[in-house]
Amino acid sequence: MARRRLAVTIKHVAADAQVSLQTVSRVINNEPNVRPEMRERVQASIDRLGYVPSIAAQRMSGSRSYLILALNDRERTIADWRARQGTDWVDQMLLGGMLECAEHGYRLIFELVDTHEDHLERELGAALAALQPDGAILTPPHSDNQEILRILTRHHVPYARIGALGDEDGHCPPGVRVSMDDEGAARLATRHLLALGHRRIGFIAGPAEYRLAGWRVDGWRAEMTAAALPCDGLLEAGDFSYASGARAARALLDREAPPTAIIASNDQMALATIEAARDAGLDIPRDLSVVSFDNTPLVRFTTPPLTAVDQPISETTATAVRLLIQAQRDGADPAPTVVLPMSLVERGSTAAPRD
Amino acid sequence: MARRRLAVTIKHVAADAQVSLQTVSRVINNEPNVRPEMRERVQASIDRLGYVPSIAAQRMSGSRSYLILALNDRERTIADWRARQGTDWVDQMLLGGMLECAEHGYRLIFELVDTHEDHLERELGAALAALQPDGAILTPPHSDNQEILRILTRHHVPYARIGALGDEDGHCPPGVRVSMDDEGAARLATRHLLALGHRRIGFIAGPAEYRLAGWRVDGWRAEMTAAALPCDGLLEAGDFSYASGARAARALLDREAPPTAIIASNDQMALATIEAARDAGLDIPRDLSVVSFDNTPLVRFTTPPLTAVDQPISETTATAVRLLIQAQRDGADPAPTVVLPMSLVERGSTAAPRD
DNA sequence: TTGAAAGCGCTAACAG
DNA sequence: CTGTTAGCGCTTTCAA
Repeated sequence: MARRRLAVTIKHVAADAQVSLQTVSRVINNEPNVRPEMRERVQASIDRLGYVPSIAAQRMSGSRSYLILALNDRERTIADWRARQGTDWVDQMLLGGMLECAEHGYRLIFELVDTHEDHLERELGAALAALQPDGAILTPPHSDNQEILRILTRHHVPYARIGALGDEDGHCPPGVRVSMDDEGAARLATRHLLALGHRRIGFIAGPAEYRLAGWRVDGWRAEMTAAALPCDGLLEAGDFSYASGARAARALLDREAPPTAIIASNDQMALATIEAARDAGLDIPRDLSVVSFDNTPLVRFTTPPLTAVDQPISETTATAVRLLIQAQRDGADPAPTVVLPMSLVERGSTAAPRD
Repeated sequence: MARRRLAVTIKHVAADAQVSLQTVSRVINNEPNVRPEMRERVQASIDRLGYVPSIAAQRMSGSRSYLILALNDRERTIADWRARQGTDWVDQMLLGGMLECAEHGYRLIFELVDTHEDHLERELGAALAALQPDGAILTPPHSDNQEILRILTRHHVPYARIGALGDEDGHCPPGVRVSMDDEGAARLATRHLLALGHRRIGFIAGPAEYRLAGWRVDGWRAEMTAAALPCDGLLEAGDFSYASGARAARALLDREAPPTAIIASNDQMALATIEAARDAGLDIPRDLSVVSFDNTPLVRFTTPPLTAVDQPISETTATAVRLLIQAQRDGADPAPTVVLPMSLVERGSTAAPRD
């Protein structure tokens, strides 16, 4: 392979500016102890020659790799991709994470992690050793996976966890935590339905594996309790799949006093709820209001369009990236916690109850 | 930053296996001239120590970077993400490209390129200099952007172009070309409608900037001509946006002899066509059949669901990656051309014409 | 404030 | 077949 004869290296810049390599390095990295005139002269050479430092070389000499790893659940991500159901989680992650990275001269590398295999240590370890990223972003359910945290810790890779709050086991440093306000969002959705006049509001929870699933239940329960309404017989759990949503919805609708509104913890389960209601001869929203907890693209195309909680996924990822980079650069607090608000998008699937 | 005391390097392996660095290197890279027993001994040490070569170091010493860049149009990609209309192009690209990369020990890095700015040279050049990728994948409309090709060529980065066929200007090496059979797909869609009994089949083309737009028109025209049907007044062009699709659809429907079926070159324009037809009091598919040229998730949720051409995006990207890696590894033909077949998914938006 | 020297982990080129 | 040497481009010592 003909190696780039044209590659501009730090040497060329040094020669051009008539300074030492070290001075050029200092300018590149914005370090102090360079006279302004020197800095200018070097910068001029850099610009003229179109010099860009090689990340590999920077990493080699013990500096940063300017790489951030985004770790997602392998099975779920691939399943979502294959299913083509419009889940745009990855897109939104990239939108937020990648653009924020670019802003700081970093790159985001997507990596799928399989926790079911016993290769976890080997696979993730290999990725870390090969790439030597400056940080990692964990999405649920990996955010709470202690083994992943341990491996990252062992490799000295700082991490930001999305959707993880508190309750660490103390063996790993806490790291950056960025969460969407799941409980608040559930309250928002519940209040919206209460305001419409609903009193029996059912809730279809997500799997316990996802801690945010519990927070959402908490929010719903809190608002119901605050309104002096009982929650008994109004809670069912699914696993985020359509089938589980259908099961849960049927269970709720078969009750003696069925709910007049149902909050589902994600889109697939909300769609299943709509279908189940139709099968039961119910009209939406006349006989049953439905709120979803995702706001993926397709909810605007269903009939009726779904009222849904909107998750600020891109902002969340962007925040995670920013905090990770800041912590590394400025030695800022390496373990801040940020909670981002969610909003409710009202569409046609919610209305006042009939009775 | 506490440098990884635990980092296992080639030295440790060499010491452990009692061989030279070079021998370890040979084993890592599967090079010949190593006795089986040596190879085994070294491999044992590698496994025991959990050694993984540092990509940065490999790149530094003139070997590969194991990085492949996926170049997408910045403006369009971000717009799609923000619009959240369920375009899953990026997901499908990742699904195919990333998994294929992983298969070979490579990583895919997503990069957005802005051709509108005059920074093109600087921005893309910087990415190439910083990352020194082993290859790049170009998606439309960049696949035909001669300046991008020139920059890649200058940096000695081999590329694979998706949706680009022939007609190079000869200044750049041809590179890998992987296309979906756009013309064939247009023929497929046209034949489907002809078989249903349609004779006036309208076509809404994409912007000329995308060469595939022209191929699709060619396929439609070829089948119409083969069926001895005129194309006059049945062709309109849009720019892939909803608004442009609405305009084109209205123009077609306002004709003296309006088409009984319309093929739109993408989903947004197909949705706009449906809307325009509704506004004109037409029922779909009774009064007008509609075929889309994307098969994004949302077409299954419209009423009626859209008959659509399915693009094998993930296979295309996977193929591009595979060819790129093969060419580099085996010194295989660096400029193969592959055309992947597309299929038609029949749904509720097409039926026999009324008249 | 600047520069010189050493070395990061790996591979290419050359010996043996 | 195996080992030695040099060097990739950059940053970290440390010295001036």
